[in-house]
Amino acid sequence: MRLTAPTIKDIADRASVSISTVSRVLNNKSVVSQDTRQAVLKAAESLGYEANVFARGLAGGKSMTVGVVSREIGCTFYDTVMQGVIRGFVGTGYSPIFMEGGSEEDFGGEVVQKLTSRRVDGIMVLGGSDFFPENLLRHVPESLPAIVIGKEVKGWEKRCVVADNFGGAYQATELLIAKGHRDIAIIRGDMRLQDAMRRYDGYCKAMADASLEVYPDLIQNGDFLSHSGMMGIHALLARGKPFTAVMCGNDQMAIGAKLALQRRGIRVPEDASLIGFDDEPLSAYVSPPLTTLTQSGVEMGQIAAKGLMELISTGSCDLPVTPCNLIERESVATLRSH
Amino acid sequence: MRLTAPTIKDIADRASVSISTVSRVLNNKSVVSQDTRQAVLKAAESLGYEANVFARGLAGGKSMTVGVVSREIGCTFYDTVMQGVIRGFVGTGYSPIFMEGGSEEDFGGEVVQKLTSRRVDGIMVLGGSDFFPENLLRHVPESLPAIVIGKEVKGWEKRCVVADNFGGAYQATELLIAKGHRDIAIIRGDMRLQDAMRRYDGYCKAMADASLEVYPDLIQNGDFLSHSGMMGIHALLARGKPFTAVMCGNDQMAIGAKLALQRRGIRVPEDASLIGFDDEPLSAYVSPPLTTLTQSGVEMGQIAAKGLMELISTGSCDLPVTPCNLIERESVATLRSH
DNA sequence: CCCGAAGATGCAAGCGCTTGCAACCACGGC
DNA sequence: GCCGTGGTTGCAAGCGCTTGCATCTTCGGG
Repeated sequence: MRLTAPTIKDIADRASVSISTVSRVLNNKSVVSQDTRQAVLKAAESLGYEANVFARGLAGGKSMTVGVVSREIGCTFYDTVMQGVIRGFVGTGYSPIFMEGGSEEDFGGEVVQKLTSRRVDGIMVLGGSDFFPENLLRHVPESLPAIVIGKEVKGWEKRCVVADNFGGAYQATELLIAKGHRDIAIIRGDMRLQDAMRRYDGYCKAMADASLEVYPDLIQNGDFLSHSGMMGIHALLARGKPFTAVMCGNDQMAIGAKLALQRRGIRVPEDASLIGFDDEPLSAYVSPPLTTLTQSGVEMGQIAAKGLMELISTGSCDLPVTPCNLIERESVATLRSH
Repeated sequence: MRLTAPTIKDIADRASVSISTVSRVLNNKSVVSQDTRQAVLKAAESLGYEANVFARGLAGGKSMTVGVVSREIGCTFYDTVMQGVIRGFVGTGYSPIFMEGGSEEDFGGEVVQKLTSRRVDGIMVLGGSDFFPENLLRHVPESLPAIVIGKEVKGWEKRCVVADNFGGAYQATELLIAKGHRDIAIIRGDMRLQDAMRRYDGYCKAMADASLEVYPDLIQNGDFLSHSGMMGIHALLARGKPFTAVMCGNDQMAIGAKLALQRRGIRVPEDASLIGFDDEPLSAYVSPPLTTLTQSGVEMGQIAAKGLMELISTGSCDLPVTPCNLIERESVATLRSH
């Protein structure tokens, strides 16, 4: 192994051409005769040449890196999104660099600055809290392509990848209704997050379409964590308004809710049906296995990666809404008329 | 906002010094008089200067990026490690870039090449399968600092960060024994992974120390996924050898096991105690809440980040073994003598 | 047979920063 | 008053690559 990596100079020498020519064939820029091209390629190959990203970045202005910033690192769903993002960039020449989103006070300025100092070619923002993407986005220069995952941001239409939360929740509610449920409680996720809002909207719409009333007493707020699912059940029960099913903003809350119900001697699904959202790995193995909706984080991540590259190269892109699919397991039962 | 970011040239002009001097104060290299230093710093500040990583990398050879490669992206535990890694680099000037580990055939050569072409200053390998870290490590040049998380690799002592899997499993087994259990089954994780082996060893040692026999019929192999926990119970039951407790290689399998037990009408913990490993977010909310061991991925990630930076700058480092702590919840019961 | 056009290729100027070396300055000792 | 010394600072040569422009061929039409 040589001490220093081969450079285009080495290739140029080996192929007896100038470095400009080498650069041209390596970048497919301008026209180069077939013969020269082959010679250069062969020389590069035989030397095991790998372009120096820095030199390229310095000279050409493109860094072939994109910044991915998330505030929810450690959240199961966004972790799978990250996984998708990483996959989406494999083999493309682009490398993602990850950063944790700025604090609430900082408004993301620092993060963006860090990223721009690294001359990223694009930015991807994960997470849909009520202020995060917007605040951060405010700092990204007009010229820097950016995409957000997890929220539809006003003014960034076509540059957001989101799941069909509304449709998913609608389906879930519909299922419950079809099984005979009428008094369907809901433990909502953190309503500052768009996902939570959309899911709630889907629930309301499905109820309305079935001419069912949405009782305020059956609406409970949570924060997407298991604990709030547990507390949600206690709160719901305390109000005295009976229900036969509860929809939860996500699986974590559903599992918390399940524990609370079972602790109170309420059987799932015999006495109360339960439905979640996200299809976490463990959800299939709790007892009873949880009926839920998939939201493919991996897929969203990959879509976003492709989209960002398209945005970088062509200046525009259009992102599909990713569907949510119902997974029926055993936490929902048909309501027997009493 | 200016069209192009300020450079050290701008600072030099503003502070009326040469660019070399600016570079020196910015890098704390060599001696610069207090006055000049202040002037430069002030100028840099007022311009909102951010060093161009490429130019720096090109000229100085340091990229201030480290490569993090993992084969288990999407695995809950390693995701938390990644989170820790990201945190560990915040504010240090280093940025991690993530890559998915090579396939089995590739042996990691491609990944390492990609990383070296990006001139990373160091490499971090996550994951402890039986061949992955070694194969990949084989490709990293002597000169490139590297650290592995999740496995003690021979020849890389002091450069591995691992949890005390042995001790954790020992504690867990000890707990079971203290509660009166004698016939303790174990569903092991994928034995090609060191974690699984160490945990099994801890179990054996604890049994031996209590003069308890380890019955082959009570040993079952799994693969760390929930499904194998479920199947493990079926296999164990099929053998006919009675047991009153089962230790699982991780929480996922424990939860799969729980489902299988409950399906067979075996109550947890009344009829069989259960213990997991990892303390996943949902483990506290399944019913009954799972007794398990924490293994702080975040902490391990941060330790690794600090360690790698130390290795880069000083050429050596020593990494502590991170402890595993027992979390007692409700899946373990005291055995009543019958 | 000459000239212009088009096709190939080389030249050289950076991109922004680091760093070895030289230059410069002030100061104290001889 | 001269020179050595140590502390400061500037010069300029790259780091490896891209790219506008100049140069040089080669050809075909007039």
